[in-house]
Amino acid sequence: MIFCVEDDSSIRDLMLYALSTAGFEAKGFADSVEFWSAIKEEMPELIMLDIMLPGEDGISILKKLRSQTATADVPVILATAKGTEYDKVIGLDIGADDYLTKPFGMMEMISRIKAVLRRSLPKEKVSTLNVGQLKMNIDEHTVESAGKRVSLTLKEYELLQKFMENLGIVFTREQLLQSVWGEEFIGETRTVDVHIGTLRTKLGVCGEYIETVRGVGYRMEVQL
Amino acid sequence: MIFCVEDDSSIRDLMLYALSTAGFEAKGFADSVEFWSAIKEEMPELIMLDIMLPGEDGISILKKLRSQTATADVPVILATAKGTEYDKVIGLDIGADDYLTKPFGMMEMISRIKAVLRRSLPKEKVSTLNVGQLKMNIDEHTVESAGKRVSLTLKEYELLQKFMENLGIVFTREQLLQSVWGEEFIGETRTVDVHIGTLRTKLGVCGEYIETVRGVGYRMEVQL
DNA sequence: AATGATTTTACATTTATTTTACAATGATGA
DNA sequence: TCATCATTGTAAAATAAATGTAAAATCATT
Repeated sequence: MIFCVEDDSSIRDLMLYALSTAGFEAKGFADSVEFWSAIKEEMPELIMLDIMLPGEDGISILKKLRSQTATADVPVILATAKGTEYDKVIGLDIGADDYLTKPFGMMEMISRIKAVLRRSLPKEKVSTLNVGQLKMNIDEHTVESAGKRVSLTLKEYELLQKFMENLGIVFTREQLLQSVWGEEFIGETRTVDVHIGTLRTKLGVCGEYIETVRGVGYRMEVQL
Repeated sequence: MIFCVEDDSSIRDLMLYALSTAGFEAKGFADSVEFWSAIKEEMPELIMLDIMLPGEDGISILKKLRSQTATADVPVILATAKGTEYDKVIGLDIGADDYLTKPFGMMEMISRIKAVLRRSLPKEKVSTLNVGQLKMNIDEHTVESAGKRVSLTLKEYELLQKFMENLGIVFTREQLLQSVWGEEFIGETRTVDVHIGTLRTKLGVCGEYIETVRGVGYRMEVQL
């Protein structure tokens, strides 16, 4: 996801269009207010930031981004109509990853974005599982369903992890009890069914990935 | 050490002068032959590469650099008189770290070099951590929560630092004991919980950043 | 010994998990 | 097709487990 902060709506739309054509997801914002409220919801992979903005300007936004550990490493490309060298110096010294002078071509923008992403990619070594719209981050112990954070209990989480790591494989209730709960689980219970139920509910649309295999058990499958 | 490959001797001298003024060591080369023989002797920290050169051109040099493991990671900034967008696209896609269009100012060049070096250098230890309303100054060993100084004991401080340096990551009690208390901690204790408790109290509103992940451990999360 | 930090203990509180009971669904065969 | 039976879904109750925390005990430093 790429965020474009640009007050001129025609330029913004052009950027968003070019980005989507290049296969990126992108969202546009006209000012810092919109931007800050959006970044609370979702952390972008890269930010295209116009320096000249109504209200808080791009330099100020960039400084704030860099001072917070949560956003300190998000790549930022600055854009401005003013082509003075001084602006460039300021921008780059402040911690921008690149700089574009308006008017710039969309091809060049895409290339620079790709270049910046390529540079910052290596540090992305988080252990994460992706299945369709489902995303599980092991380090953070978090789960996202269709872009929205879902809060799961331990058993639900472990059950889901088992399924995501073994896509398409059917597990009997006994196997699930054994691998998630541990060897010594005794007696015949409906425990698994109940947890599958709550999981499906909590995952919303992604809940449908968990299929019931009548007479056998459960399986996770993506229907494209 | 910075290498400048540029056939125009007046520009080259200007660059070398500017670099030395900025505190960099730099060497200049007029063509690829000089350059290749020099790089056998010494690996530069960064290469300023003109695209238009007599003999082998900059694009070709860059491709070779990137194909050799020894030089694949050396940062390269391309420079060219031709300001066409196509050139930029080629250059950045080929793996240049940045791009300068002639004529460029020396200030800007220095800034870009610094920016590229900053990116390629291993992360420097920061002296201050910022997470939402929380501020930790490592040098001063002080913590501010919502603008107010908070006095923490050693364990509380170390615990907090661990969380602030690893935003979003869940740590088990065992991991925390190990990293904050040291390897040889034995037995089952509630020590961590108690310290988390006092931390939360002392941090006030920022205490809410520390989340309990039931059945697993604790995590720090920003709700900006 | 006094002080403050740290750990342990014990219990209250909160939350997760399991069980239960019954409803809903799907398969089977007359 | 329809009755029958096995299987699964799920709300709610019962139980179990994890966490919060005050206070006491221990430890370290001066």
